[in-house]
Amino acid sequence: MLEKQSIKITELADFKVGVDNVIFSVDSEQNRLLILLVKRKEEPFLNRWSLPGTLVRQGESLEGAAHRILAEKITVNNLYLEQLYTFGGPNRDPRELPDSFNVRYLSVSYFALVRFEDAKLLRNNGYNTCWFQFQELPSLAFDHQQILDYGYRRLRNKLEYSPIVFDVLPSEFTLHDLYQFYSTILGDNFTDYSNFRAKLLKLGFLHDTGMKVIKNAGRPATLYEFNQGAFAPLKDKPLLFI
Amino acid sequence: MLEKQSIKITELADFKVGVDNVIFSVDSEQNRLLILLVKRKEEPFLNRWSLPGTLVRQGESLEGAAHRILAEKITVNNLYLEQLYTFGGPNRDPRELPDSFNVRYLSVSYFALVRFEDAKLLRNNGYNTCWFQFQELPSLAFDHQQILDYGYRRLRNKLEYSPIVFDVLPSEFTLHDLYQFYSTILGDNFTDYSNFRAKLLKLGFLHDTGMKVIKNAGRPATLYEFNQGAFAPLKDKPLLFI
DNA sequence: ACAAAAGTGTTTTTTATACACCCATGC
DNA sequence: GCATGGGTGTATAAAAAACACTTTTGT
Repeated sequence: MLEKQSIKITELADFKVGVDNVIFSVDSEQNRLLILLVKRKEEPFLNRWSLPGTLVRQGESLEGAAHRILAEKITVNNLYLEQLYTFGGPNRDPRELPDSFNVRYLSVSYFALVRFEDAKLLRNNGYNTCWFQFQELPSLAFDHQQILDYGYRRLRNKLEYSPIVFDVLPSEFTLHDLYQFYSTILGDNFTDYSNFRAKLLKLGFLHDTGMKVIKNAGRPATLYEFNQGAFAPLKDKPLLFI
Repeated sequence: MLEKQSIKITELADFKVGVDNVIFSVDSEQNRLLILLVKRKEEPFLNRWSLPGTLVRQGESLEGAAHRILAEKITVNNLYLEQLYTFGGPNRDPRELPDSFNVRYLSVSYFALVRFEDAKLLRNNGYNTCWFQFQELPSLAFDHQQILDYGYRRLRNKLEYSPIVFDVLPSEFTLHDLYQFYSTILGDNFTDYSNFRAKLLKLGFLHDTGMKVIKNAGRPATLYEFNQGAFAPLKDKPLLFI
């Protein structure tokens, strides 16, 4: 950012900055990993499904814009949000080409994980918004499939070495809830319940609330909660959850 | 990026996009981790040291801009370059405020690792450019310290699970060269040479060239080369180098 | 012969993986 | 008492960590 003087201002590109969100959620009832998509209502890619996105407004931060789209599409309460990657080659967006006074569109992508039970679709906003199962996605607009792939990789990694699950699970949960969450996202070829359990309990940040919960049949399950304090000292350790 | 119609264009922020590079290098002679900084020649932060940066020009990709700055400051031959993070809150850059017609400055940061022997400083470009030892950095302009911290974390992580060393080491190297490179960046509390050696050789992508190299004294060291082909199948495995 | 640099081997501890088994509840 | 879901333990294999030792060179 030093060449302000030495370069004629007209040689610099002018940008509009968009934010595109890869929004994941886990439906624990049905054991499905879900992605939120919206159907485009204009060209280009009219009627194609795309990641929820918006252009950044004056005075608005990037993360602010990311949060705004979320709040337009779903009720947001418990979530994890983090920046993914910035896609910004020239000509990645067809709108750049003819009529647009050389304005370029840059996309800063964000990745979100939201609690499914709290994330009700808001259908009154004029958009066709829908949860899609990760395994059954339609073809997406722009380079959104690429962004989504990137987001999925990040989701898996984060899950393995960060406690983001606890931002999205209810504050009390059983170890089976936790296990199911992980296996929904990571698929099979994942450690078995017994070893998962042993590992997590040994880490020492799950606090036994003493409460039990009962399903239709079977032995009552212990409810645990995430102990932020006990986790803090481990924060920067290269710790694996799975 | 959907609200183009429903929002008056004037409400959208206009951006100039800057690229700031965290450029690392390892001086193997002196066992030092180095960062490339440039001294600012204008306000704000006149005379403060800062990360090498530039504004993105028309028709130029982000990575293209990142590469351009590198090539302005040093001779670039062997390097690893990847995007770091995009910093873009309003008011992070003091230039946004008074005279600038509401133009915002967004910074897309890149992280580079370059081969020290090939990265000669170009002093004829009017900038005061200098390698600083990572442990002895001056106070930096803008939010560049934050970007640098972020870059260092990425460097350590990349080193542990990606073969980026081999982009920067000579094509033939001894295992001690490799070990020294790692310990310069990761510091002490790092595995000992014997275990490092055993682990890397077992991975099977280091090819013994049969050549030996001799220092002033001591037993001649075997020269190895990185075997891209043997590494390929391991690419997506969660493999640890250290 | 000995210092310096490179390379090898062994032991111990810790984690990972794969199972087999026991416990508490409702019907 | 048995099906269902929850929880515990053990045996084996593999990786990580610590450290002692040998080999090959120059002087």
